Amino acid sequence: MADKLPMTISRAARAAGIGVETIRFYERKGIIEQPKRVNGSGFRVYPTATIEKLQVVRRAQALGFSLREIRELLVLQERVETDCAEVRALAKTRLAEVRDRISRLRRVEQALGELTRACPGRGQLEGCPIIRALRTPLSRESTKVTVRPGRSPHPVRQNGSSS
Amino acid sequence: MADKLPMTISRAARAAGIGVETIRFYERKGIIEQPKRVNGSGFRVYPTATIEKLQVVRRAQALGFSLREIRELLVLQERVETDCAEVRALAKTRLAEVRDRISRLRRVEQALGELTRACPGRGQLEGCPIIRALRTPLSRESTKVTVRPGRSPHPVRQNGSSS
DNA sequence: CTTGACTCCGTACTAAGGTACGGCAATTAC
DNA sequence: GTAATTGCCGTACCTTAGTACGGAGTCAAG
Repeated sequence: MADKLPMTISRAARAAGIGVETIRFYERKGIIEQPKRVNGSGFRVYPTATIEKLQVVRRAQALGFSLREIRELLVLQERVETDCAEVRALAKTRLAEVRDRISRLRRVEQALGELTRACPGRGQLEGCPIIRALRTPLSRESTKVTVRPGRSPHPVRQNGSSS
Repeated sequence: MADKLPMTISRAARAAGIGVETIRFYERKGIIEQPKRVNGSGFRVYPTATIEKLQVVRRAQALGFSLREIRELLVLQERVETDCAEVRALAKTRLAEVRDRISRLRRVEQALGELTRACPGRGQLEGCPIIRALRTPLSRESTKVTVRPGRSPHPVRQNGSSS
């Protein structure tokens, strides 16, 4: 009978869909605990619980949690007396940060979109709105790039900046 | 009359709104050229053109460009024979990446939002949809999290979004 | 002339999340 | 029984965009 092969580090890695080195890294970071070393050889042998944790790490990463947060999450998730509220608080914080990043990216998208739309795609640089934007001081509205409403199909040189 | 003070590194830094060390860093990275060393002392003295480049760096960063891209942009921006198309191509690439990041973040926001909404905010972990999601294998739909049918007031949307 | 601000240089360090290497021991496969 | 795989460990390296440090030289003002 094939004696159930030990859950060594490479099998654990395959089971969790990550790399061997990554598991060692997580151990160093305290994300997962050091497993027992069996076989008298010092080889790590992982219990099912740790494999499950590794999978939780992956899923939590997909939700945007950092390893630091995931470490907390894993602690909460193990403790029986943990209240749902603690977990929810972490998720809400994460959600707020995700939303913040989205809105900042949207502002960038907006500016970049306007500029590329305004750019004729050929011709001299002086007429390029993108280059013009880069040469023009930012207004206090951070990334707001004034493409000037009265858009003209022709190069508008109001900015006679020469280098 | 005050003989125009030399544009030393700290004045350049102030003019561009960045740090002295950052300018040295940009020089090492080839973002800006090494200025002439005047005064017989080895002190850097910057021409106006370099100061303007530093400002371009800041504006381009606000549009999400990486330093690598900015280096290209600065080269293009200096060359007289550069066609608008080259600049536009860079901007479009950047825009595409920004949009990609936004849509991935939106998927995360969606999943996280559903989970926090479904979470009662108190009570045992076993009932917490967030914890349940973390313990449940991801479907091939990446972060789509099944909010367990049966207890929800409304039917679970099996699928709803993009990508 | 002294003080204080500024500048020089190379190198090291930060954050996050890993990845890679080298040399040697243990185990597994054939 | 030998070869190939896997395991161990510490450390170094990767990316990006800087920031910090220490000791020495230089410059401008009072």
